[in-house]
Amino acid sequence: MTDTGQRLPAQPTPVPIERISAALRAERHRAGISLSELAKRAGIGKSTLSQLETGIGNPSLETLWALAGALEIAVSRLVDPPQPVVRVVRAGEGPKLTAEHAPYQAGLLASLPAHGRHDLYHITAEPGPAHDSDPHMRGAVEHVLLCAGRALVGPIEDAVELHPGDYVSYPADIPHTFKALQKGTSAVLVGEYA
Amino acid sequence: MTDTGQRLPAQPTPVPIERISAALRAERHRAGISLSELAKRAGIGKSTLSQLETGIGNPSLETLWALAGALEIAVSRLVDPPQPVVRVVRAGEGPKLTAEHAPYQAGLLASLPAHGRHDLYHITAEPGPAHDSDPHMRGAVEHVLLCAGRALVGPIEDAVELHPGDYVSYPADIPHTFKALQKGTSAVLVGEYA
DNA sequence: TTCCCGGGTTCATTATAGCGAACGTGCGTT
DNA sequence: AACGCACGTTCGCTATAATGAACCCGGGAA
Repeated sequence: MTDTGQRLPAQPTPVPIERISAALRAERHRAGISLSELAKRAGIGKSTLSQLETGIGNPSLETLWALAGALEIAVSRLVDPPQPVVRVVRAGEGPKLTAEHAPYQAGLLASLPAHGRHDLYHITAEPGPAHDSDPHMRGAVEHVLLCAGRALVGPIEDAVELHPGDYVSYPADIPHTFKALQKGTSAVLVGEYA
Repeated sequence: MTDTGQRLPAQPTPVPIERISAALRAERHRAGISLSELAKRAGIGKSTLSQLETGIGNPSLETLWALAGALEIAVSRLVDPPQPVVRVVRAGEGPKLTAEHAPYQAGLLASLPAHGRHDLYHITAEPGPAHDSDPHMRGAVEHVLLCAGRALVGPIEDAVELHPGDYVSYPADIPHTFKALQKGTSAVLVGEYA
């Protein structure tokens, strides 16, 4: 149980086309448009798209570019692997990098995918009504590391209680919450958006 | 429009090949290998690579995949756009998003570029010798938010003293340091690597 | 000087991605 | 029923991506 996200990809996927195929179908259905429609918007032949979605062929960069553009997503979303799920690393757990000559310890919590926006927030909250967020865009993931206090964080149905130093990541494209349980609660939030 | 808010810059680059061309050259030089060598490792003709690097052609997915693999980087590093100063936001400063019905406050510290790897670390350190880091790859930027304690953080020549809640970002492609000034110092570090 | 080797580019050939047209299928309409 | 139509697949044809070999260039070594 290392980190999420892909490490340097030696050869994790033998057949790149299969990813494209899956990603393409998924994204098209998400956009709610027909194969023909997408092909038209992207300015490519629908036969081409049909083959790509059935997993045969070897699309060119321009084709990928056109499709990503028409789907209004980044190209990397088509070629890079997906990731989500709620993951907790308790304070003190997880892989560590310890310095030799200094009392310094770094724990790798996550390796964020090389696409999409990443916003870095500092949260301060006090006990009281929870702060619920509506779903963000599809594929959004949030990472929270609690600095002080105590809080209930995560998908509403599946929130986790964090203590100082605890870390959680969860899909943010479903309703989620941040509820402080102690005075002076503060946290760092990294939002990873499509 | 499909999802809430999501705005993807249509196509800042009309010619995708140009990005590949630049990225390819840059990554190859970074790896310190010759064109012929890279072609051999990737299992593609060196003529192909030559043309791609000079900005002509329209590489297929398999070609890109092979090249990314040989360079030991993610494909998105080749297709997504490039870009990257010490900046401090003191605790309580900076833009705020306050919730209406909850004692919750989120301060946006940074909006990370949509490319490159982003690693999220939790740092714990004790007073003593500083933890100096050698330069990372060109364009690397690190963001640090201090959770507890006190620390001196940033480029060695230009480090900043942080108190709990303070934030700093700085180029990490030059020597930099993290020196705890109090017991129980902890921080969150987001590394942004080209 | 000459020779040789590794760097990169250019050339002619082949494999195939991408294309429009034609085709089968299912659903709604008259 | 017959028709229209939109979705998706299959079928030649053409453009071109990818290839190895041939080629040029500069730096050592002899």
